[in-house]
Amino acid sequence: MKAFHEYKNPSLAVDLVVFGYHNNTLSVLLLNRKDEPYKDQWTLPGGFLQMEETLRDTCERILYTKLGMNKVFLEQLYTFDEPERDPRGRVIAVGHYALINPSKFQIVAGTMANDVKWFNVKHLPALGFDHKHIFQVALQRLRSKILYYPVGFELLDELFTITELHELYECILETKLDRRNFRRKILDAAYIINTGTKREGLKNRHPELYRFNKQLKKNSFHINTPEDE
Amino acid sequence: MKAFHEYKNPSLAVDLVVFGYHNNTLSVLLLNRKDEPYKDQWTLPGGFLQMEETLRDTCERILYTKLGMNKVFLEQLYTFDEPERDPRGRVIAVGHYALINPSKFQIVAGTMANDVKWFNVKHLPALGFDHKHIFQVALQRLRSKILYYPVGFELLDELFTITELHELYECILETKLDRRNFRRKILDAAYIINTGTKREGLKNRHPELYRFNKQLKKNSFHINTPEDE
DNA sequence: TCAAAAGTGTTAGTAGTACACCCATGG
DNA sequence: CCATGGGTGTACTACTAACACTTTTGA
Repeated sequence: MKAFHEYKNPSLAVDLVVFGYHNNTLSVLLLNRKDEPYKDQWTLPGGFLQMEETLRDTCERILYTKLGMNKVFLEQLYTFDEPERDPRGRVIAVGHYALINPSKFQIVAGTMANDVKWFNVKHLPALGFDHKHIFQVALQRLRSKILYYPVGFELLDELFTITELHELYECILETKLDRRNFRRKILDAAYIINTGTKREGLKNRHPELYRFNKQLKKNSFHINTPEDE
Repeated sequence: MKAFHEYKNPSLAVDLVVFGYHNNTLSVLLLNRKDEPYKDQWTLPGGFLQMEETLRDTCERILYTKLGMNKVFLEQLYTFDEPERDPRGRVIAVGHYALINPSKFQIVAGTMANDVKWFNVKHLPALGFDHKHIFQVALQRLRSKILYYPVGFELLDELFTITELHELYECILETKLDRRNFRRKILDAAYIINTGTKREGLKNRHPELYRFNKQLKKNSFHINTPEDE
């Protein structure tokens, strides 16, 4: 056996799938790279771990310095280790996904990228590295997670209507959900709390505003999709 | 920004939670360490990634050389990155879990460990590093996975009775499941195939032997536990 | 013939699905 | 008063949960 310090180590990076929801569209944030490899191509934001950081620290640093975001929902996804995934050498990437409310942040390209843009998840450009794959794993995770865990609030404003929540679910799951059954299930689960206020200034009936119930017990609900059958 | 090669990298290791099922007991394989750190203490098997290996390769190498096992069910779990998790320095561990049938392998201590032993998951000794935590994540994953994915076959012989499968579920989930409802659900899902043969030589009625249906469509079943309520 | 485990159906309750009408608002 | 989306209830269906007797075998 080799001594501890004799092992060569791959580089360790994080890659981030940052989801945002806006105008009834689920989007993902991509960077246009300024440098090789994959210069001028779109990729997920990412970066190398520094020795004193946790993986979460690295993600938060990237979110903050490259994108100007902080205090967002962030979860580890999977570790991607294909030996050829990065042409510069052996890089192992711990994929994460974040859920953010785009209206809260002004995204900035920083010095690292030509451009930073939101892309509709249904119409992504070609991605560098294995980022298409990482994105697909993230989208799948988000879809399964939203069925049993109240994760949608991260994507909405603090106050929202049931219709807005309903549209978010339909958008993420790419399926129709019965409006009345959705409402009943969400309310029965005590998943959201009626604030007693209404959204004003719309041309139709003013819908009631709700907020997330942070005291929610885990596992108290499950949304079914038509594909469950 | 630093050039690519200037980043210092943590060491990268895998840790393995190897589950086995025998005598109506779910067990986990532990090594008694011969060297510091945690000399003479029990830990999960693990090892460092070598540059030409994938993480799965590393796991398979460890399973084969330390434990004499090959071709086992293996799945990535989570990446553990607490800066202080290893007293030798910064080591990031990609946790995996494996499901094996202990009757298929003769475990060997190899030269690395004082001892290798199966421990009932209900009565584990103190573990070195953060291995207790890794173990708990693995057990939880196994418990949720078995509810919707036919993973139990990895732990049983190729031919098994419904009662044996039922006992396996009760053991893993630590709950009672109605025998008749369990049988119906498993059979309705076409989860297993009756071989037409029976287990002979028992003192009571000879139960029918089944085998796993490898053509099983995903998502065709879901086991409920009492705690779902 | 007894003890022990295997095999089998039915009923009641719960949860899910499908579906239509009235209400509030702004123009 | 009209068009638009918000709010509400009920009947049907499907699944789940609870439960007991008969069969096979070895001793």
